[in-house]
Amino acid sequence: MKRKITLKQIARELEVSISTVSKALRNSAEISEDTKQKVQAFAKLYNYRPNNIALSLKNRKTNTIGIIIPEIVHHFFSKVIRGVELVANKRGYNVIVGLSNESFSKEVINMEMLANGSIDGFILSISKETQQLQDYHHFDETMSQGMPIVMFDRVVSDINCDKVIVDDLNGAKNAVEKLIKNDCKSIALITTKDYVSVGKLRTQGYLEALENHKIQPKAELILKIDDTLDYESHLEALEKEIEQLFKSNKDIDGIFAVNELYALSAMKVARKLGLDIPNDIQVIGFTDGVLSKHSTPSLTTVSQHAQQMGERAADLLINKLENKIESEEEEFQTIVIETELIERESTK
Amino acid sequence: MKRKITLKQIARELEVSISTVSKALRNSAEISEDTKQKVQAFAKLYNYRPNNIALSLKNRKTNTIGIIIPEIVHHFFSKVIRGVELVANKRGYNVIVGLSNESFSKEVINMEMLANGSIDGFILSISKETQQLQDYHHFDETMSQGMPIVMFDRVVSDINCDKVIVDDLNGAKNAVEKLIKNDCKSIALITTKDYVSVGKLRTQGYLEALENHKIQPKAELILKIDDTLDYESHLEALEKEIEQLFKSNKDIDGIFAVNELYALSAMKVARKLGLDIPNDIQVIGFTDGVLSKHSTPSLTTVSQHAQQMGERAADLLINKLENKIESEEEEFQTIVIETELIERESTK
DNA sequence: ATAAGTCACGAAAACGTTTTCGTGTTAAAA
DNA sequence: TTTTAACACGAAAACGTTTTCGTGACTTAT
Repeated sequence: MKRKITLKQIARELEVSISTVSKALRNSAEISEDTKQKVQAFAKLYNYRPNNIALSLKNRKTNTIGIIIPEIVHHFFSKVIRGVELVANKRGYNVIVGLSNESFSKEVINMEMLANGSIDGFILSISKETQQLQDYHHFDETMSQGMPIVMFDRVVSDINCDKVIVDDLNGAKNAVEKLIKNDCKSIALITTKDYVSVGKLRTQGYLEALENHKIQPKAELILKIDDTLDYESHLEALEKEIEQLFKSNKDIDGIFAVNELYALSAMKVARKLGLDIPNDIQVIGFTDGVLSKHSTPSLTTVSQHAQQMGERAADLLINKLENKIESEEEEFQTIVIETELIERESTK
Repeated sequence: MKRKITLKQIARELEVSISTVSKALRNSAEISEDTKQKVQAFAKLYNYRPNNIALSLKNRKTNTIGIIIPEIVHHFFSKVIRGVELVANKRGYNVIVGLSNESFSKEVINMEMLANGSIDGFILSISKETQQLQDYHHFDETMSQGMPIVMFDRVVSDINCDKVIVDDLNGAKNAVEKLIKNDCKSIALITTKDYVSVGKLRTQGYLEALENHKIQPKAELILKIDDTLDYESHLEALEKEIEQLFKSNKDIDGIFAVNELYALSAMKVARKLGLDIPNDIQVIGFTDGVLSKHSTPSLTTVSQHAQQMGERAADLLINKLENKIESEEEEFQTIVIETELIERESTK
């Protein structure tokens, strides 16, 4: 088990100095052709590769970006990671992943671990708990130490940094307008409590769409789910709530849900109540998941272009990292990714 | 924008040596109480944290593990990552992710990038292309440089390293035996071409189950899909093949599919042909995905315990990393994760 | 009063690079 | 022949730590 070979070992073996080896390998004009050839041949033979850690220390640059997300077992987030990885790799960066698991303290700890030299910058989406607590000191501290942050999807407007967001409002609005165009007269909304920024915006989109068409929103058609608990574990509770919604409002003929699972649950309950989709009720969800595509009936959804979000976020971050030159008055961008309505079987 | 503070800066500020600062912070007995207090207070005030990169270089240990997977937008793999992350974090390690995208060259490049000092060891599942080419030189090279590898799920028996695998054979066998017990007389298998190691094992499990029950396997009931292309993109082709299978074998009353999508497609086609699930045909899949749970009817599957695989793999790797002491004759373990049959609506 | 021992700290090396600057040798120019 | 320039290389610093070893100033025992 031979360790990786270093400049020092090559130097010793060839009886030259470390500097000479280093220069020879980088094809410096200072070194004679003879020596270069000898060194390069030897290095190739022993498969020399510069040690990344040493380079990072010397250059004070790791060429690694950290991504902190609330959950990885989630189509949206894994697609974002794929996007980040894609452009990061293309531009010579590695990606290190931290999971907050929707917990504030884990988010903080993870960031502190990575901020101490391991990475050059962050791409992150904040946890639900952080959104609730509204404690953003860790972001401020990180940035004040000169480490750039790019937030995506779940962003916080109080923090000044680059952002990549989905056009949640218009996405929702278009979806609801589609339902209206499809002749739905009584459209229900299944959303989250307001502290989830995206839930709030999508709710707003729903309201604006109704307003644009002179439809009076009714409070009883809006179901706000407490999603502090994780979805999967209390599916039955969710379905109960939705069933209640249907039973109290027999005239519902359209549903807009702010995520995939709410939409699917709505379809399941509707079916159970003997309602036909899309003839009795039309349903639209908001997501990038697989469930929509493969459910029966397949679900019309607002696509968020998750991978593209990741790509844009990575480009934004790397650009910032590599343009540290000027930056008198730092200026931050917010990129808005347009959504796309993917029509499937759950709408007419 | 103040840079992160270093030992050197603290030393200068307090007019002591760097060594003194370092020792004071680590509570060395060599340093007087007075000095310790002064230093620690100052460090706390300026939020001093040791630089990870410098530590890595000094200790020749990064406390980071690299994970290389073929695809991240995939429930199985993302669950594995979650498992790895979980124990890695608990044991003080970070996780850096590389995606091979099922490509041999990307796998090689990614490994080379990380092997040059960025990480202490690998956890990986090899790409389909690598499985086909059977070129494993990059694994050999990595290991010969003293960097341990733990393979999971898609492993290669030629390589001597720690492994975490699913008991594919018995998982498949149990599933098929379940179908037999449920009175299926003509059970079809939808699997992959043989070079995919797990596909091969699951096929073998199918055959053994039949044999155990004195059922003669019929070649025409075995459908081998070429999955070099990515699933999602050629769904129709897949469904065509399955439809052909049904039409040529009208007596099929049970289906075992080696993954989720094959199973779902089978259900879809069956429904299209007017067959009822589970009354006319019972279906079992092999996976850890979400689709099974939320499909209609929900799908009975063989669960692989993906997260547990990740956890075990991480423990295996970290144990090896931290026990570098002895290891005269290196010995490698293979951990077999037992599967579990999760019964849902697609079987009686 | 001297030897021995304790205490509190600093110098320096090491991890593996890159780069700046100096220096000895040789060849060309004056 | 002397000065200058080009050439080819090496020494050393720097990135930020930790740790070994040395050392001067006291204190204690003889």
